[in-house]
Amino acid sequence: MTDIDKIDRKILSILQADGRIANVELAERIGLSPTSIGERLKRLQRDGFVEGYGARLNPHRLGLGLLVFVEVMLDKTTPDVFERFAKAVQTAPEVLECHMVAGGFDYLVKARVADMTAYRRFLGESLLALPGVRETRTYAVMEEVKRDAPLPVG
Amino acid sequence: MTDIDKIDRKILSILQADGRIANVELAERIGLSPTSIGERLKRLQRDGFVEGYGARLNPHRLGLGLLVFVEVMLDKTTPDVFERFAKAVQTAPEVLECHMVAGGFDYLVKARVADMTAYRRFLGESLLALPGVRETRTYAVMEEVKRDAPLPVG
DNA sequence: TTATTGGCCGGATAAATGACTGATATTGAC
DNA sequence: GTCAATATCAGTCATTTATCCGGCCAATAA
Repeated sequence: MTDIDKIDRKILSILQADGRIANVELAERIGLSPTSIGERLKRLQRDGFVEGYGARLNPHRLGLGLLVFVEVMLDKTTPDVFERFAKAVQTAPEVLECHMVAGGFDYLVKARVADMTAYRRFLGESLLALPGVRETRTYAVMEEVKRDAPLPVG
Repeated sequence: MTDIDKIDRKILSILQADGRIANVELAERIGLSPTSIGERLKRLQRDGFVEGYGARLNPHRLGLGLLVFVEVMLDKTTPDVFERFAKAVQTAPEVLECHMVAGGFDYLVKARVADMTAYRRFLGESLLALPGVRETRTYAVMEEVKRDAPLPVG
């Protein structure tokens, strides 16, 4: 149920890189029969190791050339600021990730927008418009050194 | 070559959520024939909108329970510190993302490890071992509010 | 008008898939 | 060593899928 062997890890590793690989090819790359691989993959999906499959899109090609990270500090006066902020973040399409962190600020937001103009609009109309947001610090990404790396399963 | 219409965006949107969807189902969800969808998708891949497909894995299930962000400041004394750091980051499996940012520090690193013990090892043996690393600030994620959101293609 | 281009469609073929079967290791407990 | 449980394998078969091909239609340009 929760244990996973070397072959499973290999399956996951290959599937991370190519989620659309055919079962037969996956099988012969690993050196087992397609039946076994199919059963293993089914189990991996049932047990929650594989949550789904998705296409990797090129953000720049889609006009989302600017990646920004925003540190957000909240007013801890009202008790439900955290919930309300978390909820609002879910609906904002620009926000790709949002994490509550321990340290100097409360939330770290990762967002993608077209350019600086779009970012200023997003900041003003989405982030700062939220109640309880006391302060934000923006870091614009100049160069994406490493992006979308696979999880280390091996 | 570079233009993209509403149907294309719909294709990309669906494929982001389910990268393994069959062409026929994709076609009937959109309302076109499988042939057309196939041709469009082929074009989208050829023109670089779709870079690939991948399985979405559950990091917690794989024993990677701790997500951390690390702000890294470099010594700008040697001219090639940036290149060397960027290169080293590529080979570190714990590092999922690394971005050069404008602002108070130089690099923002996103990494996944098993726990705090593993993180301390990673910090000491990987990050701080790199020449030119002057200072780091670590932010451990307490709660992942939003994770792996799709790019806003619509 | 005529030709051309691009997008869409439907048919046909070859491949892959999923679901089953039964046989054969391999493993671990007793 | 024996036994049961598990995993793998090969094989079959119906179904689904991807892809190629030719033809259709509308918009555009000559």
